Amino acid sequence: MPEGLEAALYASAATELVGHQITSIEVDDRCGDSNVLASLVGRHICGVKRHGKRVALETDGAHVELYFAMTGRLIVNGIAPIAALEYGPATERREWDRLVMGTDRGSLRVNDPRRWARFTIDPDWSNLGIDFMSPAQALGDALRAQRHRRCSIKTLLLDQHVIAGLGNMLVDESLFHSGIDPRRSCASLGSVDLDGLAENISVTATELESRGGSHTGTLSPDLRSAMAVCPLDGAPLQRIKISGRTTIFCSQHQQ
DNA sequence: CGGCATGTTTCGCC
DNA sequence: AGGCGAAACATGCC
Repeated sequence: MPEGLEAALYASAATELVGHQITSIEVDDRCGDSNVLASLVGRHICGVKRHGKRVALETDGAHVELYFAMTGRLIVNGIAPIAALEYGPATERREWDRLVMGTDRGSLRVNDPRRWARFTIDPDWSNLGIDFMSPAQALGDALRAQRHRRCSIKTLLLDQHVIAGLGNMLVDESLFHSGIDPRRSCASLGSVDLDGLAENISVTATELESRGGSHTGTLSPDLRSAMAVCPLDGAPLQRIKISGRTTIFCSQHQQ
């Protein structure tokens, strides 16, 4: 998905439908139970909530989670808050619509070529960690509480049970600005390091949000795909896999 | 054609 | 028991 920043944009766009009555729902059977979702017809959308990468429409009946996986996009009243996802297809086909919801005064659809989107009634978010847009101090608390973990710091940051909403690009970007090697073990980082990292996550999230999304960082998709040099110090950028995810970092200033 | 992609869940192995 | 990495999921693009 869309990382947390993109989910925030989706949630913001969806608020346009608050107060509207749902009149129809069509869903790809692999992405959601059409019989269950049909129970939403006639309900009024009374709010939108987001936690991490998860977005849900609140109604006067059930709540529906819209989960976008890697390539899901939300289109509200024909307008997409994100025109085209990085690493997603350049074009859009209606056959990729996995959910189409009509209301009395507008519509919403989720378009996902890869078909990993999921639509769930009354989702349980209780296992998610604190939201990535929480105050830096709270993020620091969450990280420091996990110092016993044996995994790398990057793996920890990607764990949605610890901090919800951080994705691969935002994690790389935050570690880049923190000067921390993504391979370092959690235990090797002290409280000061973790609080500094938390602060960098906050600043980076705010900065990338204002610039338009997770792909607008210093480690842009172009830099990620090319074997480039570090824009800060000119040292070669490293490209490795951590927990199965492509990881870009500077061989010099990230230690 | 092979490999890779802003992600989560499941499986098997310590 | 619990945590970790790899595989699975499904599809488009370079």
